[in-house]
Amino acid sequence: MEAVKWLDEDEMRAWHAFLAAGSLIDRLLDAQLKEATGLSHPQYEILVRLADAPDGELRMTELADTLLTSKSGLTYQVTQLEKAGLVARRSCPSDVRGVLAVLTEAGRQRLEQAAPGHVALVRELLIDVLSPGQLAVLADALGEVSRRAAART
Amino acid sequence: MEAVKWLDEDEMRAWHAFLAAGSLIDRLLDAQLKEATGLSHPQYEILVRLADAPDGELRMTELADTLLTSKSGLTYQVTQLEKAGLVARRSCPSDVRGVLAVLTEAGRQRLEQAAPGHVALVRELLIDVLSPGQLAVLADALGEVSRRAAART
DNA sequence: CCGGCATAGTTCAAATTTGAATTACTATTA
DNA sequence: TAATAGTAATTCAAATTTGAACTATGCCGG
Repeated sequence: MEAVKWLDEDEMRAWHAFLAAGSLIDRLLDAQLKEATGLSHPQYEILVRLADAPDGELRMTELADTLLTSKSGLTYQVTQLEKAGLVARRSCPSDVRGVLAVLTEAGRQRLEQAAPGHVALVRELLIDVLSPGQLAVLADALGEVSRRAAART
Repeated sequence: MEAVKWLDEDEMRAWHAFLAAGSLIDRLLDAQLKEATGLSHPQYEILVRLADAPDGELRMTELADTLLTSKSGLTYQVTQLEKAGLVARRSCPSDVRGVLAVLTEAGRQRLEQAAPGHVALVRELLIDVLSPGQLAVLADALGEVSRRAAART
């Protein structure tokens, strides 16, 4: 029987705020994106990664790593985006097993159309709510947190 | 046509860290809970709210408000918990339409069994990674963020 | 070159989540 | 008090997510 170190009041406040902020924001962003562009938040994130990548293409596995979804979840979403004509698949030259997801021109346009409203809401919900100092602490602190969490995956 | 205020590098870092930390931690907590106790994270949260409430019972709507799930999602999860014998439903005395979810003795025991491992992981992933100062800033900052986000719901 | 093992991506069934009805009741107002 | 609007919870079908096979390749030591 080990002694459990429960959370004190401040720790509990931080933990609850973290949890609540995470899901509330995610939910609102998803709703805004769907409403304005028909994309879900996961789909939007896929398009962003592809747009940032050289030639607008990435291996499925690379995508799955940076996104926080399972491999099968990614397969599903990429298929949806493919049906919508926003992404195409092509086989990887260096590895026959590999598949590259490529951003199409329509995909790039949809992303450009979606980005302003999305960014505006991110500002409104998170960035502009915080002082520059808070923002810096948050970036450092949560950067370290996510590095460690990612290491356990 | 409005000028879009894009995110600068620091803002982007904060935003990405926030997103990544949120989903990584949620995923790890869910895995730990399932592995150790068979509860999902949403289910665990339901038990916690009930345990904190007077008489271990809450209206469905009250539960749905503090949790970050839809009403139908809550109905589903409470049904699962009911099947497992951890929660019971009883009708609300003051409003015939209402339903009270009540924590059973088995539910309380399961929660007590689950809590230490859960809290330990929350510490390991978040609380103990941060300095007290960072923790305080995080609580303040994200507290305000979630208050505002909740106001938009 | 071969066997054994790791990897890439998909498929499949099952679990979950969602939002839009639906049902049944409460509250308000004229 | 009858009509109307609002609320509580559930049900339903559809979309998504998950993890566990599964298929097909790559890679490495002997």
